[in-house]
Amino acid sequence: MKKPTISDVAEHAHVSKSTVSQFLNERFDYMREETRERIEKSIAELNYQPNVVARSLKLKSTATIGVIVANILHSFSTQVVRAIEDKLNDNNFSTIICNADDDPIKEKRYIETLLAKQVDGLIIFPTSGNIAVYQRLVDANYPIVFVDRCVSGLSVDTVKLENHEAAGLAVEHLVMNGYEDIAIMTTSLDGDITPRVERVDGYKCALERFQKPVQEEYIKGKDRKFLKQELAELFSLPKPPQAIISGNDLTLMEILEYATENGIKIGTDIGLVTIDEVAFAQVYHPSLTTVSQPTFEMGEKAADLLLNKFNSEKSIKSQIYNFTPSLIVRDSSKEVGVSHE
Amino acid sequence: MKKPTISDVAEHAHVSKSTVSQFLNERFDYMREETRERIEKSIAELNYQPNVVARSLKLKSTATIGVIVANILHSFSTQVVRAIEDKLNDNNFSTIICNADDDPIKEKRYIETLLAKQVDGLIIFPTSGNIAVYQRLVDANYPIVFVDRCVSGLSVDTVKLENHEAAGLAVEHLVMNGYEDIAIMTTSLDGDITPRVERVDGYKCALERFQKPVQEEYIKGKDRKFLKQELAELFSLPKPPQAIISGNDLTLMEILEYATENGIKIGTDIGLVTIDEVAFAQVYHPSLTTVSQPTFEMGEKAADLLLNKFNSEKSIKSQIYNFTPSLIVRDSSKEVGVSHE
DNA sequence: CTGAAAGCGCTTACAG
DNA sequence: CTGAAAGCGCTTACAG
Repeated sequence: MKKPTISDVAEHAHVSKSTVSQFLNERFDYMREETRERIEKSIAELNYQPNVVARSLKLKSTATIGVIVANILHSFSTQVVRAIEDKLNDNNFSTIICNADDDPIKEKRYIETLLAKQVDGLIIFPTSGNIAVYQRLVDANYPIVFVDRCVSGLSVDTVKLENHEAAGLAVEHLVMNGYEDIAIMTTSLDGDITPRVERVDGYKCALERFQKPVQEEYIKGKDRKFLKQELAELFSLPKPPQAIISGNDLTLMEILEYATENGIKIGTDIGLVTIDEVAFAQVYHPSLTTVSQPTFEMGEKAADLLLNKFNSEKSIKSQIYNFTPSLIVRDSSKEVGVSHE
Repeated sequence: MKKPTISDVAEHAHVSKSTVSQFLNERFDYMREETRERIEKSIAELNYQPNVVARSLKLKSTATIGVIVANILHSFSTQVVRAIEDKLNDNNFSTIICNADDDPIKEKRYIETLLAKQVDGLIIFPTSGNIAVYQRLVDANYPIVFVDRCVSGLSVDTVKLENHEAAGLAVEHLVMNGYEDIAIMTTSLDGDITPRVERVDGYKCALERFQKPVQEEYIKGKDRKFLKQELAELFSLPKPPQAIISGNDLTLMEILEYATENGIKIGTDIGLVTIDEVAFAQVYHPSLTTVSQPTFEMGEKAADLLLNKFNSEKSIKSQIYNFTPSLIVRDSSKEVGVSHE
């Protein structure tokens, strides 16, 4: 029960392989109606399916692209990946998914495997540990798009949030609602991860804009496992913050857990705005004010940028595409002094 | 700047392609130390990377497998996919991800594309609309594993939750805590989707086990967009339920939204147990009692089953692997009559 | 210990 | 309008 090949079809239809190939590629210009029908019938009878691997080898194009995320379990990544897969599938590309876990060694290995498999392009949520590898791809004019994070000094199209503004929106909203002392908490600031750095930066700028002092003890950026401890420090400060900005969905979970464990009432005892929309924001008590990212548009844009590189001959100058965050006001950041419920 | 091929390496090292190939495949048995070093050096100098597509064509194996989920946005799917990707990557396989959206036409197209791309195997969260396609794969002895859902009459290894028991655990727990009238709500029961059908079935059996009547008006299975209306019906029954079992994470969101909008207090006004662990279960007020699935073990098992098919010659008889759910007791299902907070 | 040759299943420029 | 031939970049059985 061997799979039929193009030769089998050719033999069965009494034509040459070339002619079958013409048929498969819909080049009917010079094909006699009768030949065409015969081939069509043979394909159906033999239940022939072309072998894309052979085709790829000849055409040097696999219609497959690789996506390397840090971890697909983050809802931001899940959503972006879903949007990418949709867009690529619409254009008859397949998507290979890889989780690099912010580990440059793992990321490098994935890149090499994907290149060896001749994927036509790469969409990467980059770690900052493989600049040399990225540079090689850029130099070779290999199609590549970054998402979520930039890598400085590298000319690569990048799709990301306007993080500066995201933090600014949160600060502005809290200030307008009467909060004075505002803290911010993100996951570790060590790796120089763009969104974290930019969000803290945007937080500082916004405070300055409102002529409020930037207090270093209000800025917390540590690995997830240390966040509870950081929160304890925050709340035992001589002057604890009146509000806190959560840098992403992971910090949010830590903050909510800490609050629950310590009987701190969100929205009442402390104001809260979190960056990244979460599924339960609306049904939480109190409902959570969030700054959301247009994840689907971002994924779609990343896929589009890559697809364009396949079509257009010349490489256009690379750009950073900053997407606009939007503030969704709910109850966790109600005006100070206003009674709740 | 063309990519170097095995011929370039051969020429550069003054050996034949065969010898380079031996080197690449680490068959050093008969290779002179000196030859080996020369090849090694040439590869490094030319920065040669083997072309896996060519290799795949010859070896008839791509080291790539396809995963077709309904929708990766469901956290169950995200987690299973993550586990699958990890396991496959450990075994040097790549994972192509596809979202079929419960659409048999889309699913069929994905299967065909993946087969044309010569993936070595398939892991599918099956719709029930492509039995003929599955049957063809089974007949051809093509490696395939189902996840989450079974397809009756088909001999395919399947990894799923013991749904019957999951619903049973929820019922038992509620009954033990004094709840009398227990409803269950899932998404649409039309498509004959295994987990939904089995959960409702398990619910019924458990009620009978406790000698409680099964009341059809307490069983709700509709498309997500109709759930609010179904909830309204439930709560306007002459005798509304005292507790509700949520069939999955989507129904949970609808229930929580409905409760919030209508001032119904979860855990106080109505007991709640939800199947599928959700990230915020612990920090919700009240915290949510859940029945959780061992998602990562399930994904790993699915990958393992597939990998085994590649290694073992003979096809072992196919099996259904039922995974055990676990009840995580929290506050949304506290004993009736016991005061809360 | 190494090389020449055939072949995996396609596509395409060219000839007729 | 169709076919023979070369080639994509590998692997492997076989010969020496």
